Amino acid sequence: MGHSDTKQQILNAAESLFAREGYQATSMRAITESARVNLAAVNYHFGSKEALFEAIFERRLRPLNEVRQKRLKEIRDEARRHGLTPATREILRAFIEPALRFKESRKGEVDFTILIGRSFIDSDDTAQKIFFRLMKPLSRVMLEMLSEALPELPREAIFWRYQFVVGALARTMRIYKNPKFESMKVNHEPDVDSLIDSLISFAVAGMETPIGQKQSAV
Amino acid sequence: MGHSDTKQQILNAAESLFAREGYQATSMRAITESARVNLAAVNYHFGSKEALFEAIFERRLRPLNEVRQKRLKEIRDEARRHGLTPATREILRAFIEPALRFKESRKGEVDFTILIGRSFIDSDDTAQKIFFRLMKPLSRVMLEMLSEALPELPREAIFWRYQFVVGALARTMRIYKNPKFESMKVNHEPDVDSLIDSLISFAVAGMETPIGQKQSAV
DNA sequence: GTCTATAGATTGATAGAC
DNA sequence: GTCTATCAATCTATAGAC
Repeated sequence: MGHSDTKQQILNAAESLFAREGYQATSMRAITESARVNLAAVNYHFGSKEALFEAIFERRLRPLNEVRQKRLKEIRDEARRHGLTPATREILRAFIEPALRFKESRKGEVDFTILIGRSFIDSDDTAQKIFFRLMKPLSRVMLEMLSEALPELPREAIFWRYQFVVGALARTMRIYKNPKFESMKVNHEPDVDSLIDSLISFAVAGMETPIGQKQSAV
Repeated sequence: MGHSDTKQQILNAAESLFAREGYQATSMRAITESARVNLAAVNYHFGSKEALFEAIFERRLRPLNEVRQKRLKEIRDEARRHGLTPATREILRAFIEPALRFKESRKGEVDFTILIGRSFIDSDDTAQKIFFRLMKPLSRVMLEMLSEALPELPREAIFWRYQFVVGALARTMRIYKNPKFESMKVNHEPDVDSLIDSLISFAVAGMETPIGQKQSAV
C-alpha cells in the first residue's frame, strides 16, 4: 500500500519507452532496466504488461480529460447565463489547450504528450481499447456542443470535421518537442502558446467554413 | 524472376495484417499462414521482415507520391502560364485527393490507406525510416508551393499548418472504411467524393486563415 | 521454389528463497 | 517487496532435403 517509489519509477520509465518505441516494441526487461528495478517488479505491482499500460493512461489521460470536461461545462454554463450557445473557438480551445499545455513541462508529461499523439492512431488492440474507453465520453460532449455552435452544419460534417481536428492535434502532440522528428526541419520550435493559438485558429477556420463550395478536380 | 504468385500473395497478406495489427505485432507466421505459403517463403523472396515492409511501401506509396508530384507540377506549370501562383485549394487537392481515392477500391488499397494513416504517426524506427524517405521530397515541394501561395504567412506558420493538414489526412485515412472504428458512430460513412471535398475545404480554410487573431483563454 | 526442422534469441510471466 | 532462476511460448531466420 505504501507510496512505493518503485511503482512510480516503473510508470515513468514505461511511459517514456512506450512513447518512444510503442507498446509492442517495448519489453518488460527494457522497462525494468530503465526504471532500475527488478524484472519481477512489474508483475508484482501491476499484474501484467497490459495492466501497466492501462495504469499509465489512467494516471494522465483521465485527469486531462476531466480538465477538458470541466472547461466545457464552464463554457456551456457561461453561455447559458447569457442565453447564448458557446462559441466554436471556446469549445475547441477547451479541447486543445489542456492537451498541449500540461501544468508543468516535466519530462514525464512531454513523454505522455507524445504517447497520446501516437495512441490516437495506433491500432494495437490493447491501446485502442483503453484509449477509447477514456476518450468516448469527451468525444460525445464535443460533438454535442459543436453541433449547437454550428447548427447549420449536418451531423456528418460535424463528425468528420471533429475527426480532422483530432488528427491535427494528434500530429502536433506527436511531433512537438519530439527528438525523433528533429530530422524534419522543426528547428524552429515555437513556444507552446503560439502553437496552441496557431492550431486553434486553424481548427476554428476549418470547422466554421461553409459547406458545398466544391471546385472542379485537377 | 518469374511473376511468382507467392510474392504477391505475401505482399497482400502482409499489407492487410500490418494495417490491422501494426508492424511489430504481426509475425512472419501470421503473414505466411494468411498468404497460405510456407514460413520460409518470406525470407526467400524478400530477405527479411523489414525488407518485406519496405517492399509494401515501395509498391504503393512510391506510385502514390509520384502521382501527387505530377499533379503539383501540372498545377505549377499551368499557373505560370498565366503569370500566377497556384491556388491553395489546388495544391491541397493534389496532396489529399490521390491519397483518399486509389484508382480502384480493391481491398488491398483500402488496407494500404489504413496502413499509411497509421504510419504517419507510428514511430517504430523501421516504419519511420522507410516512410520518411518516401515522404520527404513531397513534403519539400508542398512547403515550397504553399509558401508561394500564401506569401503573407511566415515559414513557421506554413510548416505547422501543413502538419495540421497531414494529421487530419492521416486520421481520415486511418478511420475511413476501417472496421475497427465502427464502434465510433461512423455509421454514416460518406462517399469518398464528399469526404475528399470536406477535408479539402476544411484544410483550405485552416490554411488561409489570417494569423494573430488571438483570444483570451478560458 | 517449396518444404521440414531447428537454431538461437527473446518474450511475458511466475515460483520460491530471502 | 525484492530478488534469482527459470519455464513455456514465441519470435526471426536459416540450413539442407526435395
